[in-house]
Amino acid sequence: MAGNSTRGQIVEAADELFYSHGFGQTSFADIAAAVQISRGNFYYHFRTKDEILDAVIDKRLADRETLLAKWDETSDDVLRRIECFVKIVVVNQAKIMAFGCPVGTLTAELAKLDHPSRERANSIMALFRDWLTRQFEELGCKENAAENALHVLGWSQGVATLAQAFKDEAFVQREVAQILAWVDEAIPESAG
Amino acid sequence: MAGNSTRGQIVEAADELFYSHGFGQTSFADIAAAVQISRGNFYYHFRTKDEILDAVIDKRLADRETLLAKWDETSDDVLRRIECFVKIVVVNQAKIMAFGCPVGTLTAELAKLDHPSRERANSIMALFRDWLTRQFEELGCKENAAENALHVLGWSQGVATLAQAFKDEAFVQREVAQILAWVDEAIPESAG
DNA sequence: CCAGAATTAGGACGGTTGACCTAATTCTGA
DNA sequence: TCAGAATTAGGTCAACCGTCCTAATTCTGG
Repeated sequence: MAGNSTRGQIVEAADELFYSHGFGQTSFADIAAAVQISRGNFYYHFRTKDEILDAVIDKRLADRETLLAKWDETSDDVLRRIECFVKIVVVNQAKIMAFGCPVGTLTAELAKLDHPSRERANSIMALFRDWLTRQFEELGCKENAAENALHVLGWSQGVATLAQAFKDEAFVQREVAQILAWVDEAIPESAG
Repeated sequence: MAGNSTRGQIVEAADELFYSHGFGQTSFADIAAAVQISRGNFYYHFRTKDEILDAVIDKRLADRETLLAKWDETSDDVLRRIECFVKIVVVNQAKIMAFGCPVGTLTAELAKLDHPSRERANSIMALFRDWLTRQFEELGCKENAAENALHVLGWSQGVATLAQAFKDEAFVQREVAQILAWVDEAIPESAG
């Protein structure tokens, strides 16, 4: 499962190709060529394209879980943790401007394909939603923690979509600042 | 160019198929089958897949221009016009929950394909942006009309993305109400 | 050292794709 | 009416797709 194993390399290459070119437009040959292995070797590790997709989704889920867990560990300030999330769109600005959000675009593509793994892909989005919900709960939001989480998540998705369409760095900076300001205002009075 | 001509029927079917299944996953045969014509007839009207895409983009551009022009004509209340735009996501809720926003998802897909018509697809998004900018200017926003336009457009895109992922009607209703409330607050004091 | 498992290489398959062609049919205007 | 243009039908093509197979090679434990 490590990144230097053949299987790991395949999943890593597939992950990037699915992101940069889309799942449907990435062929077995594309991935095999990226890893520089034969198609037969490829077939030994993954018998169908759907199996690769599932492995990629697993990797993306694990990667995001690791990232969120790291934030949970390294910072006991809730606002700072939420800030880390919101700023993903700035940290990964170049890639997002080129290919959009990896989670949002995969979700959209699999929906159009009516793909069996559609729900599994959505669970990455749900991972963010649930993590954000926990942050807002910790922030003191009682009933509307889930609503706030969806708000921030949706807002971020919108920023990513327009970032890709218009490549407007100032827009991204502005919106991120606005989201953070909104989060500040979302702190209940009882907290603070 | 009319909808009942063969060419018009092809473009209409392609428009819907590109939306519901994606451009890359829609084949010549799919479109021909939807219109119930032979592949040869199809080839007479469109020699390449890219030609169909361009025609679909033209149709979408024209459709949106017509829609925006209708709003401009039928209502001289700027707030009401912006409301019409924001509520697209409610009016088309069912389709958006199934396939996302037609404009946003096409933009995202063509970016991944690095398709020549990518910029033309983006111009549909730009059409919305520019129209919204004009509305905010008319609302009295001097310098930040363009920023407000991008804000509302991006917000709507985010709502569409999450609507597709989570199929949460209440979320859509909530966000639309929030956007409208935000627009109200965006009115400069000199106006009102 | 060697047997057997794990891994890799690369050919082959049926099906589909976008693209192209020719022939038949229908429409249109002089 | 009829010649020519416009349109439709359907076959064909090479290339590529995902999938599957067998044979060669490398790794591993006893």
